[in-house]
Amino acid sequence: MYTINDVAQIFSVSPYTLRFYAKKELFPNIVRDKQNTRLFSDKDLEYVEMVLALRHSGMSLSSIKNYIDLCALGDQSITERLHIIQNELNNAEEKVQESIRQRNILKTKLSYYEKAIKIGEKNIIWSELKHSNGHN
Amino acid sequence: MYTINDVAQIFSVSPYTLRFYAKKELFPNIVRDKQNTRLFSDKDLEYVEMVLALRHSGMSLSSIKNYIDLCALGDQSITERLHIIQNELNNAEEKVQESIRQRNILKTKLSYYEKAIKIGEKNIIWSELKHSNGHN
DNA sequence: TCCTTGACTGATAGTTACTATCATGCAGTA
DNA sequence: TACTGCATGATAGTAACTATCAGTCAAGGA
Repeated sequence: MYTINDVAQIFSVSPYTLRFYAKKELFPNIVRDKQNTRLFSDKDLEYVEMVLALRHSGMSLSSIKNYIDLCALGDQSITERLHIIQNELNNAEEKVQESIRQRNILKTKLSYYEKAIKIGEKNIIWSELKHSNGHN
Repeated sequence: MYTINDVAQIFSVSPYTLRFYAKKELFPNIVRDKQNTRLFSDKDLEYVEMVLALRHSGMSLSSIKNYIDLCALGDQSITERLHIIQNELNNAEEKVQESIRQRNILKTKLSYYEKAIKIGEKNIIWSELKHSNGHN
């Protein structure tokens, strides 16, 4: 059995976050000892693991809550869960593409700065923009 | 001269966001008419463009504010601005890698669901996890 | 036995970056 | 004059944390 601080250490998250998640009922059926301290079993750790993995993948807490509730229904909810993951995968794919675009904006901007500094060009604030904001 | 709603349309942002940015002084020297309405010049549009591009690249508003203030100092701040952009580029690069990892977590998870549904496996909630959370 | 220390608790407030609603004000038109 | 439309600042709400707070309880030392 693990306390919330043990769990926080195991998964490298803050205990605040775990309590926040617990309040949102993202970990079902966590037992308490007589001092009211949460005690996580190994099974509970697997739930924590799953929630963190999904959160890490960019899913919102309310979607995760929905997903967790579906898990509790067992096998009958498998296809629905599949659709949720499929949808999240699409979002994640878009995020990858978006992050690449964003990185490229900065890359272009940086190369303009480097060029400007090398040749000692003046007033590059605007000219550098023209080629790095994606609107022109 | 453009109103805040014109600008919102031009750059496909909400006017709320632009007012929010204006309050944070991300657009310097916006003039007002006698009705107190903000009037954006073409030069102001370039500032808006720059702020949105930087925001789009993942920079925080306070960093952008800092950057904008440096712009006002002119050429003497070029190397400092270069360092800021360099730093943001590093962050962006990390974000790309992170988003790819996140997408792969979901990809793996999805393939387990698909396999499970095809062969009619039961209780895959945990087994699928073992291979998709990155902790094992 | 008393007292301090340390771990956990819920409640609450603060953070970032928006997003939305509100009453107000002014300018132009019927 | 009344109405419509667009702008305003103030304010409140949102997500997902992050941090602080007082309070509780048990274990250990003087």
